[in-house]
Amino acid sequence: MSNDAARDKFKSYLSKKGHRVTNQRLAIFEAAFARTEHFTAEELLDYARELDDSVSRATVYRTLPIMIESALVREVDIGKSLKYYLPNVGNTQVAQVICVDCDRIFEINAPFMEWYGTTVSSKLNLTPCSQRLQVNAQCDSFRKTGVCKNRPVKH
Amino acid sequence: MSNDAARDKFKSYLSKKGHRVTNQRLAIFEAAFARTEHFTAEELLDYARELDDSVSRATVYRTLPIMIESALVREVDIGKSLKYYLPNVGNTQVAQVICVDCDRIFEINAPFMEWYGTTVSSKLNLTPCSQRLQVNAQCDSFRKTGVCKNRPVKH
DNA sequence: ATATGTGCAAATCCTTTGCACGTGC
DNA sequence: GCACGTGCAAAGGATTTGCACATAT
Repeated sequence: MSNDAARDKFKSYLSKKGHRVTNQRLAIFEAAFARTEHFTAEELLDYARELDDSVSRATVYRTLPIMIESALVREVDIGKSLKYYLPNVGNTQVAQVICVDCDRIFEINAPFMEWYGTTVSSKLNLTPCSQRLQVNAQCDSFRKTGVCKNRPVKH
Repeated sequence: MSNDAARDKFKSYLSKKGHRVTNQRLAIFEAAFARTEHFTAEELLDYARELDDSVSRATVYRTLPIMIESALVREVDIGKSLKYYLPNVGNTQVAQVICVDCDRIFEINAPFMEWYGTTVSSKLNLTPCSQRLQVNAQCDSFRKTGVCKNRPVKH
């Protein structure tokens, strides 16, 4: 989905839900969709403020759920205190692989997941709505040297 | 593993790590191992206080990581603000199925998970250390009536 | 015109921490 | 005895919310 198409979808979704199309919401949307890596709410605030310095933290937190509901953004919880977000390019069959040293998140295709969720849920007479596979892993450099080359300077 | 064996393991682990065997730690251990369902830190505090009313919240939060390190307790993060815990009966090949309405957590066997983790990590040249499969699902009663029979009264 | 949205700062939630006192080894 | 553990209350970080003002429809 192109960014233009995504923006249209966002605007339609807002209207459909009786929400207004505000400059702040658009700036937050643009900021999110300019990203190719995972970002936090705080980072999104910074990015959005570069486009519109009137954007506040509160509005970022209020807009994120809307973008998630509309499936334009995906929330990725890796069990840390804060959550990560990513523009959703349509692929829900994904697993996250997280480097235990640098916290870098890799998204990879996991087409078997849907089948598995169904198998597992049917044992309990449940119907799956979503599923997530999270793999914590070490990269080679970390195994050999104890340091991950991707590790940020501060932590 | 019997509770007696687990208690012995806990005591040995404490000693081995140069930690002391205190009444509070033992009470927290007993409280955790009396449980068959998932519990939160706050619930564990309540349970432990029934055994030893000198137990404080701080000590619960300081003891949980020790029990997790020693693999006596498993931490289960389902993407809510708080974390859940469960006495570990030795099975690490488990997935969590969570009812989206009542937040009840079911643990089910997932013998394929290790293979998944390896498959997925090898694409990135990484070595998996741990993995987690989470399935969000609806129970039949929720699908039909919009209410899950397990749903707690307050939410 | 008015129902929604907004920024700000305070509040909330869960968890962690500093400190003076208590206690297992 | 003394290092380690403890309870308390205060601090912490991420997120949510109440309120008066602003603005999209």
